[in-house]
Amino acid sequence: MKTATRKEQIIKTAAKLFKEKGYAAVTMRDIAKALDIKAASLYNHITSKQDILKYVIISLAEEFTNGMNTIYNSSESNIHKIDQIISLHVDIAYRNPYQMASLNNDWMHLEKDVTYYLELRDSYEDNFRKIIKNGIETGELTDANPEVILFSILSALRNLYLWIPKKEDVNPAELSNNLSQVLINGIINK
Amino acid sequence: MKTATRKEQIIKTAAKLFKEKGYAAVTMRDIAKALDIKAASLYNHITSKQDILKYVIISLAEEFTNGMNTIYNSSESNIHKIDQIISLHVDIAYRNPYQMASLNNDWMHLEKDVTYYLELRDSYEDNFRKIIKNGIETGELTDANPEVILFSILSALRNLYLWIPKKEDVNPAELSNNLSQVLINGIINK
DNA sequence: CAAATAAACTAACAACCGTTAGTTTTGTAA
DNA sequence: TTACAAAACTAACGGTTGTTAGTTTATTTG
Repeated sequence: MKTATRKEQIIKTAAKLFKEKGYAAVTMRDIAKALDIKAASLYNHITSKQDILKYVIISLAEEFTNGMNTIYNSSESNIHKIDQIISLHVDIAYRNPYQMASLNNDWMHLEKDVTYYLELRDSYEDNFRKIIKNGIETGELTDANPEVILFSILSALRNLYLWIPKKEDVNPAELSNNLSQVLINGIINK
Repeated sequence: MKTATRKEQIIKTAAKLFKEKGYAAVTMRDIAKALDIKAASLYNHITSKQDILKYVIISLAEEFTNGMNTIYNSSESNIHKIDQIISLHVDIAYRNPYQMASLNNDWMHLEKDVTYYLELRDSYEDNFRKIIKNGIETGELTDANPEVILFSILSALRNLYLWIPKKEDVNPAELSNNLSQVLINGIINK
């Protein structure tokens, strides 16, 4: 087990604070205080506040896009691909409960990198949309509005970070199964 | 049709900016500039920046809680109650696309009123949870994890504000129907 | 031990923040 | 036209922001 570098500690601490109050409301002095050092000392490890946000968000966004590409290019059924997307989100949210907040709520404060972030997000959503539309065409999925399907599933998955920390006892595999059941099979008892 | 007071214009303009960048990143000078006046002039109409946030969030939160109370206390089936909750969210999100962002993302910046906000939110969620649990007991709903059901539906509904502005052509009733179909019946073609 | 490097510190900066005080302009009613 | 109120303005305040410069302390390496 590699010990965390000081830079990694700073980023993790910052992400925790960003989740609580958002990027703009967290000051460099807040981050420093949480690490029991002075704000100026942070600059021995990072180049700017903006730099911290970039590290928090971009690595996560790339992980989602890479995971989606692998799933999209596999030769499984579309239903199974959706199952795998759910697992991807649960897994990443479990490992990065703080960063997920910034990914969802603070991406617009990425100054130089906001374009790259939006490219990653669009690519991700396009692949998901194609899986859903293909699933409807093959008859695997009901002929509902594909945008409503995409949006409903994606909203639930993107908000997992708000919910996972409350349930320390639930394990990721079980949560993935429960989510698949609800999101794919619905909740009505037929 | 009543013409909007200056205070209402300020709140609406502020909410629009809050949606784009979040409460903390929007300055009084930003709000004033969007209205083509000077920041100091805002104070002829509102008492503080905090006051604006309170007006944006609390009225909406009360509308949700009141709507939920009406639905909860009705004598319809639990499935029908869930349908009505979906319609409630679509209706409010349609009429308040900007304020919804602050309700979701900026409530923690309510200084004096954060406790009241959390009471409203907890009350809302508790009623929703009871409807779901009751639906499972009566056999209307499948015996899935009630927290997963609650969380999945609530996440989709709370994120409607991100999605509605893109779809000017969809009408609220149709969107409610599509959402009910997806969230209640699921997406698999049985 | 000596030298070099990493990582903390103090002090300060220019810019920006929410807000106030006091004044001027604008619109309306008598 | 005069009088009044509403709503804008200018100027400035004390505090906070991200960041830099220069220095000291702690740790690692030869």
